[in-house]
Amino acid sequence: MMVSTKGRYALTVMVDLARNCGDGYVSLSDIAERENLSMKYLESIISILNKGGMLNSLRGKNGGYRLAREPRDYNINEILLLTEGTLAPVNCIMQDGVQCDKAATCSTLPLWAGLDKAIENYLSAITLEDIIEGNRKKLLGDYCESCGPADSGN
Amino acid sequence: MMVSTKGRYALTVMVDLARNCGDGYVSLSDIAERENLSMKYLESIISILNKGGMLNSLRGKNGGYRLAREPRDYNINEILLLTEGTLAPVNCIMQDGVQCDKAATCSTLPLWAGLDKAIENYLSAITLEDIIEGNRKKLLGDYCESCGPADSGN
DNA sequence: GACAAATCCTACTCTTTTGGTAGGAATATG
DNA sequence: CATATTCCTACCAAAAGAGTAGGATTTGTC
Repeated sequence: MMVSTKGRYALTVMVDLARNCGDGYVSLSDIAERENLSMKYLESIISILNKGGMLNSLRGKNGGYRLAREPRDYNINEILLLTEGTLAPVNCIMQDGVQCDKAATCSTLPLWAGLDKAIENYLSAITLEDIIEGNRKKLLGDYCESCGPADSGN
Repeated sequence: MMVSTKGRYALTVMVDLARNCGDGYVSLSDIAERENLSMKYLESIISILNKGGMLNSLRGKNGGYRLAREPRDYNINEILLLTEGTLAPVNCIMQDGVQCDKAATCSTLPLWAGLDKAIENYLSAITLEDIIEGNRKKLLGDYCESCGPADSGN
């Protein structure tokens, strides 16, 4: 599994906030209840998002969190990168440019590099807005069977 | 990390066999030495490949393994799928069609499904032959900076 | 000023996965 | 029959994953 619950729940939280933006600050307990997830666990996850500048927070009564930008201005790659640390499919792809000592002669490395790029490419093209709007064409691309002209709306 | 050493080493073994095909059976100790990997560990990995019908094997002296098909007839997706069990980026994407009970209303599921497809799509299009030939255009696609006309050969 | 509701922070823990190792049985060749 | 090989089962230590626990701090309201 490339993405753990940490990244998955982080995205869930971001989507939840995107849906409820404009209503001031949203408390974590509300999110946890709506999404049916452990509030204590979400706490540690939302803290990463907050420190990473994805959110604004307010302590105390009526406090909570809200998105720092518009939903369309977040791409999924940055959200997952922040929470997961890396999305590299194998650990011989380093995010900071450091390389395995066999890299120069490794014949499988280009495959992993290509896979890494394919993943990044996909995730970078999707925004939070695409998700809340259920933009199936963009999310599922050519693979989406129900994206034809007969489909309703999106 | 989506792909563990198991899948990575499996691919390394397959590439090694592809490079040395035609020379009869190749012993595991030869592969382990060439690739500088633990023979004992490779044993457990090559056993998966063998049982999955990817290889032919011969016991006893002068025995070993060889590819069951031509390098061009293996795609990377099937090799990794066999050794890793699944390549799904999150565990809410089930390979056997079983779904999470929230699937119908989950707004993030299409993203994970799309990512899963993007990965499968990439890996299915690459063959063992592409790797041994170092087909950078196919492996790295549009992201390959050295694939331009100025590049040598491929 | 007390209280309640919220974020913030540190530490702990249980389970599963990963990445192997060890030892020997079965089999084919010379 | 000796040797080189695959095959098979079991074991193990370290790391990662998935949370829990408990409390300190801050802020709005009565």
